[in-house]
Amino acid sequence: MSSLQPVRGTHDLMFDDMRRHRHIEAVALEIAGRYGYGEIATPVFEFTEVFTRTLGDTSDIVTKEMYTFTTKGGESITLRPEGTAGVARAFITGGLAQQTPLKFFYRGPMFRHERPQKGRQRQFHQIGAELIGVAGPQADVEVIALAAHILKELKVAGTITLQLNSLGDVESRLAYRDVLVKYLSERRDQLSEESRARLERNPLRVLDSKDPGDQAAIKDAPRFTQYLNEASTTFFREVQDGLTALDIAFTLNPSLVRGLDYYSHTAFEFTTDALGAQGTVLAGGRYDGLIKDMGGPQTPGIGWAAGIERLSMLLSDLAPAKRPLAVIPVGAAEERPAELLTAELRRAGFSVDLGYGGNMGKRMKRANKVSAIAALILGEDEVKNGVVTLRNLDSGEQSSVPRTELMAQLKPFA
RNA sequence: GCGGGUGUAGCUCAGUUGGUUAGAGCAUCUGGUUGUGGUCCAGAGGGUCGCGGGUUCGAGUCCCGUCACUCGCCCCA
Repeated sequence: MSSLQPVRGTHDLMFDDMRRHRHIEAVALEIAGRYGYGEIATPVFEFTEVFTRTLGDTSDIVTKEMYTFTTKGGESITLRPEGTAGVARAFITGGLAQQTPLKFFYRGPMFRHERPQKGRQRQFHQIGAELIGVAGPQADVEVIALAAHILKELKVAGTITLQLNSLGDVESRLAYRDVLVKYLSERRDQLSEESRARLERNPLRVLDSKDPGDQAAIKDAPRFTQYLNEASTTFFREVQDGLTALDIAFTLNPSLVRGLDYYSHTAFEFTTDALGAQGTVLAGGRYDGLIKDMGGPQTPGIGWAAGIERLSMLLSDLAPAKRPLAVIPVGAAEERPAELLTAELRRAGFSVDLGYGGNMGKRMKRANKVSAIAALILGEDEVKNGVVTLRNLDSGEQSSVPRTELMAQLKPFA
């Protein structure tokens, strides 16, 4: 392996890839703005504790996927594997508890040491939204509506469905946890090794397993919905009613258990059938305990994150970039006048390509290659007569335009 | 972390039961056209066959290892 290869699971983004990323970010940011979100950028690395305390000691991300290193000063630092922990930390650091509700939108790279696949990289990019300080279900509805709105505006391909579940409040979850552990323990020998480990540490995750043995064991397990207390049930009902009122379709999925430990109540996931195994395009949920767990004041929150690379794969082709004008000097004597004309046109707002040498034929070829919409040819005669030859590169029509009329004549190409 | 597939020119790929100088299309460059591109014609350059080792008189082809990509498991965005 050459050391000039990019690190496994990382990619260079250029030109068209970047345009797609920017488009997704721009659309998301604009829509989020309509919902009152302001942008936040937290550092790409934090003290390791920020993640271990919030994501939970049992989550896969913490136990096997973090890029953690020790600095020269002996501090343990981790490249952020997700965005919520950093935003919550910033919320506490900034003493923002007095200013709730607050709405944060973020975008940027995340890092997870996973085995790369289609739609799964070690450095990838997310957009995300967090609404902090609203305990009621209308927050859940609005946050999900924002997500749905962005996906709709991006016109992503394939069938996207919204899966919805409730993880209940702490009381409900503890009650259910006891019942579930008891049930699963009785069928311990049917469970996969992975699930047996989870039984001790995070039993709800067993419900998420696709292992056939686990599936069979889970089949008649007590349903969480039966153990939701009244408050949790009402909350979940109101979320569903709110979504229905907004005409946002969803599917209830009792086995939807988020991988991160900080979630409670609403959990949701927008999935597609168009990306193979990596079907989750946007996911999130409510995290009422997170900020307090981190050492801040008790503050409810809800949010989501979406993978830009995955969205990008679902995006149809972007509108082509703005086509430039090509300025073409015929001989050495016209180089300087061509540079001046180019500068003038750029100041006037045009995108202009000025070739870098070669005879006229070569420069015309280059104009074609950069898909220029028109060529402005400047030769000895043109300079002498104060005109430029304007050639429409699509139609081949060509005319001599006095410099004084040039800007007006170029209007159709702007 | 586990299992399967793939790796030949810048790109997409072909390469017979192992056998001489490894091919095509596209792209690039040059010329036809020293003030006119996109079409066309002619020609040229470009490959340690992912990397390392092994078997063999001989390896792109077979074997082992390794790296990367890819599909699935897992996990998730």
